[in-house]
Amino acid sequence: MNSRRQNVIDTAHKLFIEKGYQATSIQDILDGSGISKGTFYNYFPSKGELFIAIFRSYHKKLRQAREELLIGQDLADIEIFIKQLELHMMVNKQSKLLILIEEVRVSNDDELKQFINRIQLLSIRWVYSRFLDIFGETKKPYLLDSAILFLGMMTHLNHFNYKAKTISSPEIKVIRYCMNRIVHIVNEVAESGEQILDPELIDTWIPNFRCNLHTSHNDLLQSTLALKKATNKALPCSEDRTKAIELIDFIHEEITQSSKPRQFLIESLLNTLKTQYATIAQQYVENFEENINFCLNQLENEI
Amino acid sequence: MNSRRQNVIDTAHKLFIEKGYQATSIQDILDGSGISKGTFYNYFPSKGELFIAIFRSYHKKLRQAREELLIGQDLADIEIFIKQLELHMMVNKQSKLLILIEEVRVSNDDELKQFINRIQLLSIRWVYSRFLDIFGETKKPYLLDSAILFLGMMTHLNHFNYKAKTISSPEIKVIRYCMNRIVHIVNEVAESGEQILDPELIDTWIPNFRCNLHTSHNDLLQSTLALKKATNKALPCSEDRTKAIELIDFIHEEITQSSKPRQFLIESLLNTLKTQYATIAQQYVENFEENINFCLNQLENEI
DNA sequence: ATTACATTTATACAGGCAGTATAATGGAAA
DNA sequence: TTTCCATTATACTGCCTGTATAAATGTAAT
Repeated sequence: MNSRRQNVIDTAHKLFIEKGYQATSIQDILDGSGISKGTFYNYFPSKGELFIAIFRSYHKKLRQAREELLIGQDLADIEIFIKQLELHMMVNKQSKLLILIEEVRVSNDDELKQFINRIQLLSIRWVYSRFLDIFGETKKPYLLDSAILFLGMMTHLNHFNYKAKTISSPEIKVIRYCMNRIVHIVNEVAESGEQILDPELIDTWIPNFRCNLHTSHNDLLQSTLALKKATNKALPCSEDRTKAIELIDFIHEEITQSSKPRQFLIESLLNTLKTQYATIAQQYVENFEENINFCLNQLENEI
Repeated sequence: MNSRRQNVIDTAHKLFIEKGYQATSIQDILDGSGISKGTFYNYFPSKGELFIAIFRSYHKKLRQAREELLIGQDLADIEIFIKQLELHMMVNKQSKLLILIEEVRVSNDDELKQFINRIQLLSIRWVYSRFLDIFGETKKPYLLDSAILFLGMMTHLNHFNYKAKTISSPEIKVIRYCMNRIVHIVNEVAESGEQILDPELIDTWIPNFRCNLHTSHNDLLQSTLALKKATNKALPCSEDRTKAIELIDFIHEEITQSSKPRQFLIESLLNTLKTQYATIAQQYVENFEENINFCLNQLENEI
C-alpha cells in the first residue's frame, strides 16, 4: 500500500530531523514506523534511496509553488524573487532538508553524494537563471559568479543567524540583506569586467543536460502534429481552430525554443486547451501533455 | 616512539585524502602504516582524535606562518591580508584539510563535530579581527556580517572554481575578487546601517573564551614579577635595566590588556630579551615565556 | 647479564551497522 | 478453495569501531 510507504517516509524524516541521517539506523525507522525489515527493503532499495524519496517529495512541491509565484508577474521584479526565496526558506525551515543535505553530502553513499551534488547545481542554475531574468542579458557573463556568491552568502549568513537563536534577525531580513549586496555586486563586476567563471560552465556541470533533449523534442513534434491534425478535425469553426492551433504552436515553441520554458504559461495554456476546446480528441491532448512534461522534466533534470 | 606516531598520522592523512575519512577504516590505516591495532589505540584514543591530531599539526604551523606575515607590516594593509589568505589556500590545497573538514563536520562523532565547529568559528573570528584591523573601529558593527559573507563567498566560489579544473582561475584571482566585493560591501552596509549579527556574538559562540583567562593572567603576573626581580639583579647598568624592564612590562601589558595580542611583536621582544640581555637567569625567562604561551594559547582557544 | 618495565603484536571478542535470504503468515482476488 | 502477493520474523553475511589479553619484543637500570 502507498500510504504505508508514505508513513515510513514521514517517520524516517522525523527521525532524521531528530537524530540526523547517519545516526538514525534502519532499525530505528522500522521501530518507529512499525514495519519489518523485509517490507522496508521492499519499499526502498537502500537507506540512501529513502532519503532521496524524502527529498523528492518536498522538492517537487517546492518547485511548483516557486513557479506559481511567477504567474502573471514581471520576471525581472526582484520582489518576486525574494518571495520565492522566502518560500524556499520556509520549506527548508520546517523540513530541515538543507541541514540534512549538509550531512548527507559527505556520507559514504556515493550515489547519494552524487544526488546531493546535482541538487546543489540545480539550485545554482535556478538562481543563475533568475538573475538572468532580473539583471538582463547584458550582465550575463557575471551572473554565474554572482549566483554562487549569493548562495554562499545566504547559506553562511543563515547558518550563523540561526545559531544566534535568541536575537536572530528574521529570515526575510537576511534575504533582503543578501539581495542588496548582490545587486551592487552585479553592477560592480559588470563595470570592472571581473569574471571568475563562465556561465557556459553550468551546463557542462549538470550531466544529461540537453543530451537526450533532441529525441524527446522529436517525440514532442510528433505528438504536436498529431494534436494539430485532431484539432483541425474537431473544430469546424475556423476562428476557434486558428486560435487553438496558435495556442498549440506557442506551447511547442516555448518548449523547444526557449532555454527556460515558462512552466506556468504552459500549464495555463494547456488548461485552456482542455477546457475551452473540449471537443478535441482527449487522447491527443494527453499524449501532447505527456511529451511536454517529459521535456520539462528533462530540462529540470528529473531529480 | 614519536616518529612512529607521526608516521601513522601521515599515512592516515594520505589515506583520508585518497578515500575520504569515513571510507578509510582503521584496518586500512594499520595496513598502511604497518602497526597493530593495540599500538594504534595506544597512540590515539579514537579515529576522531587521530583526525584532530592531523588537523592540529597543520593548523599550528599555519597560524604561526600567518602571524609571521604581519611582522613589521601595516595591519590595515589589505595586501598583507591577501597574502595571508593565499597562504591559507596553499596549505589547504596540498593538505586537503578543508575538504576533509567538510566531510567530518557531519560525521557520527559528536566530539569531532564540536571540534570542527570550533575551527570554523575560530576562522570567522580571525577574519573578523583582521577586518577590524583593515576597516577600523568605525565599521565594527558590520564586520561580523562581513566576515561571514566573505568566508561564504570564498568557500563557495573556490569550490566551484576548483570544480572547473581545466579552465579555473588561479586562487589569487578568487581572493582578490572576493576582497574587492567585501570592501564595497563594508562601505555599503556602514552607510545604510544594515546589520544582521552583532559582533559581540562571536565571543559567546566560542566556548571557554576568557573564562579561565583570569587565573592564567595571575600566573603570568607572578612570573613577570619574578622575571623583573631577576632582571634587576642581573643588569647592573641602569640604562639596560630600565630598557629590559620596559620591554617586560610592554609584553605583559600587550597580553593582559589587548584583546588580540600581537604575537609577532611578543615573539620579537622575547627574542631580544633572550639575546640582548642574556645575563638574566634563564629559568625566569623560560617561565615567563611558558606563561605567555599559555595565555596566548588560551586566547586562541588551544585548538 | 639479568631483571624490570614499557611498548608492541596477534588475536579473539563485543556490539552495531546495512543489507540479504528464507520460511512462515496473512489477506484478497480468482 | 486455491492462488498470489505483501508482510513478518528471524537468522545470516560482512563490514565497522573499539576493548581485552596474553605473548613477544625492545630498552634501560642494576
